[in-house]
Amino acid sequence: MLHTVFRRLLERYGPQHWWPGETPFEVMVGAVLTQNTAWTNVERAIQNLKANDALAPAAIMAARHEDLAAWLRPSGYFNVKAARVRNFCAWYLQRGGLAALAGEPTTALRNELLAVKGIGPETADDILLYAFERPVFVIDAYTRRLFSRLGQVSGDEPYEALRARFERELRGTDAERVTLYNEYHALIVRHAKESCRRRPLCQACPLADSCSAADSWHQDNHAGHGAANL
DNA sequence: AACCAGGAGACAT
DNA sequence: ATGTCTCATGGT
Repeated sequence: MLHTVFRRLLERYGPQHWWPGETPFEVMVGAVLTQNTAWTNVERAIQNLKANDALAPAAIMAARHEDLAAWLRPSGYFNVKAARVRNFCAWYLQRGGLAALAGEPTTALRNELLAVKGIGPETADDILLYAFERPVFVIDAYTRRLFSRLGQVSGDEPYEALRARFERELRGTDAERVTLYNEYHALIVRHAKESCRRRPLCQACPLADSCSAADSWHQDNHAGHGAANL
């Protein structure tokens, strides 16, 4: 079932080649800045960091809070995020940077990330998947909404419960899972932006293309008006 | 002009 | 364990 949805999304939208970011560190900072925030706003904040030669852990640690907050301003919650980005950089530098962390097992690395104040489960998994290339499935609001509307989940399960289910059902070698989870999450976000709220018709949903009697899970959920925005 | 956007922490219950 | 509040900008 999860494989089927993935195939349909990939068929419709094509590869998304995520994460939008040139370096692993840019990906990590972006993961924090995009918390409950539109990506277009995050881009401005990252441009501000670049323009001030501050898109580097040492530079962020050296900056005054007021300056950092001013650079992050377009991404919203700038006071909170200035502190969170700094917390992350402090950990990142103390742990010796990317090369040193690359040898750490995924579970240990995940626990360390979660111990940083301001990095919750989704941000940690964004970083693990898209910066460290670890086989971790990212659960976000879009994922909950989509699969809730497809009748696969209630939507209010704990984060870890959903992640466990996706990772259990989507198996393979580590390398295969990294590639699959990367593309899958990106496609879910793409689909949410593409089809939600703008196309009330179920025909516009790529997940409706193959609606058939065999897909009872899918047909049932396109029958009601509640399935309008997939 | 309300509502939303690729969450997380603090705090009360 | 599970709710509620706060943080804040920019686009629709």
